Amino acid sequence: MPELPEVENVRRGLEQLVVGKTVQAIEIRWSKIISNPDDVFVEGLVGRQIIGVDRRGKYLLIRFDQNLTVVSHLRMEGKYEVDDQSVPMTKHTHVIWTFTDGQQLRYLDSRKFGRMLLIETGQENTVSGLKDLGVEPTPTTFKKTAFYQALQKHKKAIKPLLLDQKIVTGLGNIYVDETLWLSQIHPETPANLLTKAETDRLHDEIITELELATNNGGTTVNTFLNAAGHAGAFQDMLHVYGKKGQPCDRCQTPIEKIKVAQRGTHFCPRCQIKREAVQ
DNA sequence: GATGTATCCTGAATGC
DNA sequence: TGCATTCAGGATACAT
Repeated sequence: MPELPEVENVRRGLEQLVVGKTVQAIEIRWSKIISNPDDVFVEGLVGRQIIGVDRRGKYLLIRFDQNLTVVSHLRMEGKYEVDDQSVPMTKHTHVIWTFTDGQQLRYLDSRKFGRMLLIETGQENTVSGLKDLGVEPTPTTFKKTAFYQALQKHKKAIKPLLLDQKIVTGLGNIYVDETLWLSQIHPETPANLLTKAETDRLHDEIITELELATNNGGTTVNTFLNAAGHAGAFQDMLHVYGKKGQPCDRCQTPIEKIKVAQRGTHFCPRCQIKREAVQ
């Protein structure tokens, strides 16, 4: 599933492959992917030139001339491919952008969870999901004290709090499990019970882990590929995600898998001790 | 406002 | 072998 490192790698791929191209036609095969009416999306973009590809959290922002932006979220299985028109269309291709040079940008999504929305550039803060995003997990934007203060306001478990993108953006199920293991914090720990030292360590691990994953091309679990068709290499560096029953890299205790906020959650029962809320 | 849960969707894994 | 069921999960809408 694409998280920040994967989306950043998709962004870099698209930047190389589609910037400068002009849209000649768009075919929408599954309307639910597009949040606008189909005709608004198609008529708004035909004739437009792609001038850049940005990213905010897990959202791709494909910039067009005449002040237009397509906000694209890949959700679980979304991926982009750039192919020549002669390449046969594969299953699960839902949106096809044909450029004036004959190439196509194809959006594939086996679960049809991904979404795209055409907006005016600069209106990003009106888009639900985008407008409430927390800070990017970089040293310049993600600060220890603010992180600690934000966590102190919440009694709910740290894992779903990190997943909801409002405090810090970019983490998904894989990297939440990984950073909590690295920080030796149980995923069900109430956020306001974490000490300053624990949140400082978690803060550092989030920055380090996402940077490391990004530089390794992201994590390939099942089907993620970047726009150039390259698989990530980071899945070989995971410690707990998908490691149920395997020995913990730190203490050799078998990794356990539980459900936290409806999400499969991997942790070491010895390194990550559960703490209950004080009544 | 904060928190919890059902929903979307389909392929893979599992059970019988 | 083949069919039925369960599981996976990001973001959102809705319920409490």
